[in-house]
Amino acid sequence: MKMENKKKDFSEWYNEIIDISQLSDKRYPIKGMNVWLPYGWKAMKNIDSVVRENVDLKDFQEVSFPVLITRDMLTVEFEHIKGFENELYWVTKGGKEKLDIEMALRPTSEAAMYPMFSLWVRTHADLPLKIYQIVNVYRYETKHTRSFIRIREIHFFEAHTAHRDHKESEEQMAEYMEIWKKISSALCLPFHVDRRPEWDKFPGAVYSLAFDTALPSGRSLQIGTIHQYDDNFAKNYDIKYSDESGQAVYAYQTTFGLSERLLAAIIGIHGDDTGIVFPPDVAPFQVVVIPIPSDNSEQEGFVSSVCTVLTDHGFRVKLDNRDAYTPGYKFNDWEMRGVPLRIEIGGREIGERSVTVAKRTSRGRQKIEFKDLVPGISRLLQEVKDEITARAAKQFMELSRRDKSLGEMKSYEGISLSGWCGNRECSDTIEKETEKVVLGINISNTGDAKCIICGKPGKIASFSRTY
RNA sequence: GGGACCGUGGGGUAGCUUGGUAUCCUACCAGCUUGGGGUGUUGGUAACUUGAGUUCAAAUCUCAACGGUCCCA
Repeated sequence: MKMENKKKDFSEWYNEIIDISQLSDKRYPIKGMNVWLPYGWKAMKNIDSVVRENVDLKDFQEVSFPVLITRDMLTVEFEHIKGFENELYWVTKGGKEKLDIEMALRPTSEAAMYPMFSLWVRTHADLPLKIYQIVNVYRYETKHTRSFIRIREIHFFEAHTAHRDHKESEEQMAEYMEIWKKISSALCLPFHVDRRPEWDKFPGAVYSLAFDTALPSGRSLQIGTIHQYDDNFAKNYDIKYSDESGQAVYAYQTTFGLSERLLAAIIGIHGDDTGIVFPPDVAPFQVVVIPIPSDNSEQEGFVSSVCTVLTDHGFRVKLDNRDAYTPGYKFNDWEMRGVPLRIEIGGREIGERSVTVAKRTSRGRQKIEFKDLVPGISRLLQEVKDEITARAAKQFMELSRRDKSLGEMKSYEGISLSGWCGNRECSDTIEKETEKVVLGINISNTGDAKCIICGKPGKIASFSRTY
């Protein structure tokens, strides 16, 4: 299967690569709910591991809350609830009995967690409270769905914190940025930080910062968000603690959210005309070993010792000893599925006690002596990581530029960085003229700039078509 | 929220206008062959989204539901 013209028809390329590389099966008969196949699930679990490692290092504790939220928990008169009411799935019956108290599938877990926070937080010594969970959340999407990008059952990472005051919750926001830099660097993903406009921030938040990247189509993809709640939720869910002087004070809160959009970004950004390219840190298999058939009786033993040495040193290794396929077929198959390194072992290698290695990122092969196997493979994985990071950064540069007029914005398929005063009328005009929506003030490109519509003083903001 | 197009073996498709035996590629199964960049070959399994309507007869025409793709707000 040829992966031609990735950029030209990104949408088609994206759907096809997910199908043939067996990441996900979208034939499940419910719109927006797909089956995670073994290969895709391995990738997602590896992404989750990267996320876990990085939040665990900052003393977050993993928890798991129930999926159902009662109507009572949701009838709090609060903008947060209104923000989600149109996309809730409801459980209204138990067996044949109609339920007295209907329950919703969580669209996010504030309404599930914060009544418990109210019980858990008693005194200042209980703070900060830092927890997270990786669970499925449900949103009844009416727009057309797209694998890993817009779905109805979302694989969701959500961190929730509670602090003493605004200063501490701001420090938490800074810590999120630190964590996110580590995660995005492991995934080799470039991004802008955009401060969402008032009307597009997370319902209930004081402000929302989003991590926006760009897919080859030129449309932006939000791949992570952090939110400052201050005491908005605490007031509605009664989360109070006694401070040092015995006063009851509302807690200040923040959240951090990620999803399988991270996988979507990896596929879209690192992929090429040959297929997927997985960052070594999250690749389901980092190395695939392909034996080249030979009559040498020592082959099986040598292949197996190569695999054992690598596996024992923590590499994720796949031995492809399928008999029915030729080596050439396997080369193409694993390149399409994005394995960073391929090892070939045939008669020549057995004689030399070496292996032939090919990187997914370049043509050509090199030899590694068996005794140098572990440092050699480590080095090459690092090279692949560096190369896709650089390539992604370069692409991202090409997919965002400084635009100083509507005409420039209109003619450019990518993220326009343009002056904006912050008023909705001006961004609405831009949207009408260019089909690009405002993602928010661009925190990654600070600086003053006059609004390209009204000419008033403003900041550089990001505008793009979005997923 | 509004609109357009589409639904045929596991995947991709021809057939539909003009109603009558469903085409090809790929994948899959069995064998032989082959193997350092998608081997070749022989045989085989396998499909008209669902429901209602029109008709002697529906993949084909009509309506609806469900699903998919795209465009516009």
